[in-house]
Parts: sequence; structure tokens; C-alpha cells
Amino acid sequence: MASLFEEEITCFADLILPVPIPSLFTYRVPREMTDMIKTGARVIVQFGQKRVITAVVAHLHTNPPVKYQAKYILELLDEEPIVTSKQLELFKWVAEYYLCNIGEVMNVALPAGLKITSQSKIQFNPEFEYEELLTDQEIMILDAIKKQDALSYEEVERLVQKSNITAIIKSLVAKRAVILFEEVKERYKPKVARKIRLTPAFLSNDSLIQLTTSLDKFPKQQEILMRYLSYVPVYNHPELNQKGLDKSFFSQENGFSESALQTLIKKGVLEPFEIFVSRFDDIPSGNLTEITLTESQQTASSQIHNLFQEKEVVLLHGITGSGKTEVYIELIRKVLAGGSQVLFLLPEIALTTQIVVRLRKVFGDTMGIYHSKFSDNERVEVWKGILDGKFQFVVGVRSAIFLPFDNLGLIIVDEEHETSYKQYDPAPRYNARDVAVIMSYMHKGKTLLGSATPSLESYYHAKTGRYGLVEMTQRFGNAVLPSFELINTKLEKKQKKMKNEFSSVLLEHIRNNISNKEQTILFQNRRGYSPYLQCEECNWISQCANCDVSLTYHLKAGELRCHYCGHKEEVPRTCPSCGSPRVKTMGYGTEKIEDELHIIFPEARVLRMDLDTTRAKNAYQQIIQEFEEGGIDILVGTQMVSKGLDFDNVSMVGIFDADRIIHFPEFRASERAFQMLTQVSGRAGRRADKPGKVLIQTSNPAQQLLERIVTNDYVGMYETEILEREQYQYPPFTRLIKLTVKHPDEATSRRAADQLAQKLTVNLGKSRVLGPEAPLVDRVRNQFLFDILIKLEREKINFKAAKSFIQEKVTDILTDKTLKSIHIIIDVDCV
DNA sequence: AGCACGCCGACT
DNA sequence: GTCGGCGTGCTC
Repeated sequence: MASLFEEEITCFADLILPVPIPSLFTYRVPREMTDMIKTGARVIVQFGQKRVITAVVAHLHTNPPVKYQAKYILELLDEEPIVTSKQLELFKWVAEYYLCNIGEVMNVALPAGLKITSQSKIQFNPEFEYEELLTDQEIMILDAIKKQDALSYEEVERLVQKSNITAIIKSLVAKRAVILFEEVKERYKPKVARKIRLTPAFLSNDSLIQLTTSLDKFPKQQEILMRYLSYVPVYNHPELNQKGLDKSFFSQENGFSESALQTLIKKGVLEPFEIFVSRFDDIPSGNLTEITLTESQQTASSQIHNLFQEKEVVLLHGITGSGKTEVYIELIRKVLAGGSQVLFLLPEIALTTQIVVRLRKVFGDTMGIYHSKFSDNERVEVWKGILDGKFQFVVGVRSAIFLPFDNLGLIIVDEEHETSYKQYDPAPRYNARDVAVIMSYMHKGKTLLGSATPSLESYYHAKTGRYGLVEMTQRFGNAVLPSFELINTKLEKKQKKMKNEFSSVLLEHIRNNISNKEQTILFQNRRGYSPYLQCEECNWISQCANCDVSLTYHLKAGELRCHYCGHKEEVPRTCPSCGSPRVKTMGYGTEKIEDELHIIFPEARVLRMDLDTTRAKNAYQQIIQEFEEGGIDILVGTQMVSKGLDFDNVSMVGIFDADRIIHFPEFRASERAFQMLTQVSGRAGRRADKPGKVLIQTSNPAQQLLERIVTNDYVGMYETEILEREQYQYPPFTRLIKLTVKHPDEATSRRAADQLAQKLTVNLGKSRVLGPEAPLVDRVRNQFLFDILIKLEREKINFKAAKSFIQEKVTDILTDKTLKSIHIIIDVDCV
């Protein structure tokens, strides 16, 4: 029913562009695209003079912009939206709440494979004939371009051994000697398997018999055919031929002749074909239907169910080993059966472990997995799989919260206290746990937070009735809690019983464990060999040139590394300051502990697990597997060893430096220490018949917090801590916003921070604005940092209004002409 | 964020 | 006199 009037109307689209600019951009929809384009679809647009980028349609309307002429959308990439309306709503919420731009949100949300990049290509203009107008340089570059089809800037630079050729290219374009164009490429490529099958003409038994006899003179070909038939018995099951066999099966490594295979294909006996395959087929799946809940699991399950009748969020506080996973599975099944989608969030590190294998056994290939160690293509497959209904259930990390769900019934956030749910850099600085709560609300679904050691915030909300609370206090299968022993290192030092960082008690236990063929986990939350080098003569310390931190010595890599900026240096043989050879390693990291274990227990097999040994895609699983099956005695590691590892044979956990964790200069130190130490302890003795042992080295065994950890008294820790939080006005009683001012010049940085704090104090008052203060590490990558901490009371302050005030003041500073090139990071709900 | 435009020091 | 350094401002 197109009328004449309708044809007059031009459509416009407000687009989200992946750039840190706080507004949408309006483009004109070409007439022929008007009927096709939809909100949530990707388009390609020209942005600025050169750039061609992917954008997502946020609104479609017919109001032409008044202040400028809108450019045309160049191309429509999707017939159906790839971003749902609920996601668009979520992107907007995240941008507003975390004070960032919607483009930045979209940037972390979309897997790289859905974004499109463009590259400028330079091509010789065949119609060009006035070479005499060119300069020598131009002729040189033009000659290089002439020989090729099309080149990028970088390729031209490499060919002519020159940098910064932009100006010359520009002049060549002006003289019409070359043409510039943008090459756009879609990054996602579906995975195809190359296969071989019998040509359907030979599917009848008669023709097949004829065929085999006809090949008597060609033994190589016959062998291939026979082998095919033995794997794909088409006599009895002709339908199996459809799927064929992998082409790689007939490779030369397997003893087949490539040319014989080609001949069979040429003869029309076999035919090659390709199919699209899922990249997740290699993770074993099954259909484990029987899950029996224990009585306490059953109780927890029905409590959760009941609480969801009235609460949006329920916190499941279940001690380590209480069997939360089964409760989750039960719940996920119910929600899936009701026709809604489910999202299960896990911290990065826990996702690679047993729990995924477990879930996969139950939910099979209807379960999607979203993980940062998966490739772009794999992530796109999950994204598309959710859109087309293949995956109703997804297990994923932080960023999985941005997947295109349209009907989420339940989000589970396991280990909800984990700080890895908070993204710190770059923006959006969001907390996936908190976003999950909002997202459930948008979908009218529910959120289940699970933890053995809940964050104080969540437990507080549960205690005050905002969330429902379910507690599981029994260990699964009646396994008992590990027994603790606090080792007084101060005393041992005095008695000269310490062997470097090992106490005699710890060594004794390790020795026993080795001879009993039981396994030990040692926890030292510091990677590298030693945190710094020091000269014994002049007290020189290895320091990073760009940051205010010492350089960590890495023995294996044979270098000094900065853990802040990644800077690397050779290890000096003599002191760079005074030339003395007496440069010593100071302090100890996982590498040094591993090293010393080799010396003290030469017969023991030791593995190390930290950031440095787990960088490769499957390194983490390999270490775990080796520890489980390879007769390893000791696993040394950082916090990585504290999460999600369930080993039957680990009877002891040793913790080196509890004091450093407990007395970390931060208001959350007690909470964090409790969580961390309890988590590590949980790795010991997961067997019913044998309680595990946890040894903690400390210089002060009388500390209350240690007592709480030893007796597994979470509530006691909570009650002490929550009083402090209230008294000093910290979360959950306030919300925190941290502003970090950065500038390469210290004085400028300080001046900007001072001015900002002053502006903020005018309206917010002195008690709500702390600092500016130089952080612990006050110079990173040659930028001087100053922090301002803003505390806003939960009930008293209008959070939204306060944030827009803060944003305004930050903008003031950024646009101040006397303070140029200042950077300010806004971190809402900082951790 | 990129990218272009524009204004001051070390080179043919 | 130019090349090129990076400060500044804009992108529908």
C-alpha cells in the first residue's frame, strides 16, 4: 500500500558507533534499504574522511537532522537484528550507570568477529599518463604501486623503505595518479570440514559389488574404497553415506595414496563435499539425566524456588564442597523446561575446569560456552547460536552478560564475590554481577548469586531482606572440614628453624606427604622469582623506568619484568649503580618456591601454576591434568590454585605469607583475605575418609581474622567487618566512585586533581570527597596518577544526580585550557 | 579513539 | 627554505 506520500519520506537511522563519543550518529537510509533495515542490525558507514566502520542501528525515524547533512549508510550487513532490543536497553543502562559511552559498551559486547574493519588500499589509476608532473619521490612510489594490484599504506612503506608516506600519497591522489579505496572484510568465517563420500550412484548393493571387482587391478584405489566401506557400512545403512568421512582420514600419513584418492574422485566413485561444523563438537557432551540431590541440596533447591516467588535475587551461601553445582543444575533444568533462557556466569579461571565438563555432560550441545580463550569465530558462533535458538543455555565469563538473549529466565553468578567480574580497563568499568541483577530485571527473570564466601555487599543485602538467603552448611558426602595449623614464623625465625621462607613444620608435612604419595598445594600469591633485586653494597633496587614499581626477576625467562607496563630488561650481572657483583634476589615468588623445592626435595615432582605458565590456550588444563594423573607431588601457584580445582588426593595446602594478604592497604583487605584463604583451604581434603590439612605461616597467629578462617566463621567475620564499614562509611553503606587523574607531568597531574577535588567538594561536602591522593603505585607508563575517592551514602544521596554532577565537573577539567591533555578515569563502584 | 589541520625546531 | 614533531578539534 505504498502511497505517493510515503515515497517522499526519507528514513534516518541513529547509530551506535564503536567510538568513545557520548552521542549517537544519524545517517540517511538509502531508499532501497528502507524496507530491509531493522533496529539491531549492523550497517557499514563512512565515519570521518577515511574511516569505514561497523555500526549498530539504535533507532529508525524520519526526522532529518537540522544542523548537518547526514551521510548515507553504505551497506546493510544483517537482514535480521543481531542485537536484541533488550540488549540495546542494557547497553544504554550500562553506559549511563558506569558513566561511559554507549559505543564503548557495544565494543566490549560484540565479539570482534562481528565487527568489521576497513583498510585503505592504494591502486594505480590506469588512465593516468602525466608522469612528468610528478616529483622524483612520487615516481618512485608510483612505480612500486604500479607493479601490484592494490597495496595498503603499510605495504607501500615497506616496499619503498620509507615512513610517513601519507603526504606523498595524498599528492598522488590529487594528481589522479592513484586511486584510494577502502577494503572491508568480515572477520567471521564459519568452520568447514572437508569430507569424502561415495557417489550416490553406487549406493545399491549391485553396483557396489560391480565397483569393487572392477577395482581389482587398482589395489591402492581398492584399499581406499574398502576402508571407506568398513567405516561407513552403506550396505546396511545407506543413510550413513550422507555424512561421509573426513578427507584428512585418507591422508598420506595414514598410509593412503593421494593420487589414488584423486583418481577415484575423477572416476566419479567418491565425491568431495564440505559441511559447516560447530567449533564446540570436540568438547565431549552427553545426556546425563540422573542427578540425585542429597537432602540438604533438596532443601536448598526448594528454598530457592520459594524465595524466587517474592525476591528478584537470591544469595546461595554454601560452604566449599557443599555441592552447589547440583543445586544449580536442578534449577537450570526447571527454567529451561519452562521455555526460558539461562545464563551461568563463572570467573575466567573457573570456567576452564571440571564444572564445564560436568555441565556439558548434563546439557549436551544445547549448552553454549563463552570464554576469552576461545577464538573470535567461536564467540560469533555462540552469539549466532543464541539468536537462532540453538543455545538456550550459556556458560560464560564476565562479557557473556552482553550476549543476545531475549528471554532470560535465570542468571546464575557463581563465586559472586570474585573481583574478576569487575572490568577495570578499558571502559565500560562494569561489574557483571551487578549488571546481571539489572538484566534479570529487564527480562523479568531471576538472579541467583552463589558463593562459599559472599561479598559483604551481597550478604548485607541478603541479611536486610533485599535478597533472599539460602545457606548450605554441610559438606557433600559428609566430608569433613580440613584441620588448620597456624605456624608462627616469628618464633621459628628466632629459633633459627626457618629454611628461607619454609618453616620446619611446613617442610616436615611436605616430606610426609611425599612419602605417603599424597599431593600438596602450596600457595604464594606472587609470580616471578623474586619481586626485586637489590645490591648488597649500595642498596640499589631494580626499578621500572616507566612506573613507580620494582622490576620482578623471572628466572626461567632470564629477565626483569614490570608487572604494570610489561617492560622487560636484561638481568644485570653487576650492580648498575656501583658495579658490585653482589646483586641479590629479594623476597620470593612462585618461581623461587618451585626452585627451592627442587633443591630440598630432589625426588619430588613439582609443577607451577601462575599467569606465566598458563598463557597458552590449553596450558591450564594441561597442568591440571598432569597434576591429576601424572604423579605430581607438589603444585605451587598463585590465586589460580584457589579456584575450582577439585582433587581427591590433595591432603595438604600450605600458605606462605598470610600476613601480606591480611594487611594489604585497602579497606576490603579482611574480606579479601578471608575469601582467598578460605578458598585455598577448600582445596585440601575433599574426601570423606580423610580430612585435609591446611598450614598457614604467619608472624602473628593470634589475629582474630585467622581464628575466623580456621573455624570457618564467615558470619563472625561479616559481623565485625560490617560494623567497621558502617562506622567509616564504606560499602555497602555507601557507593564509591574513584576518579583517577593521569598526566605525564607530575605537577600538572596534581594541579588537575586538586582543582577537580575542590570543585566536587563545593556541592558534595568534605566528608564525601577523599583525596586527591597518590595511589600505592603512583606512576604507570610514565603517567603520574592521583586518585579521588567519592563516597555517596546509599539511601541519602540521589545517585544519578550525583553522578551527572561528577561527570560535569570532570568535563570542566578536561576542557580547561590551562590543563591540557589530562586523562581522567571514572570508575563507578570501584573495587 | 582515529585522523586531519596547523603551528614551531633540525635538516637538504 | 622544507620535513615532521605533536597539540587541538571534529567526527552524523
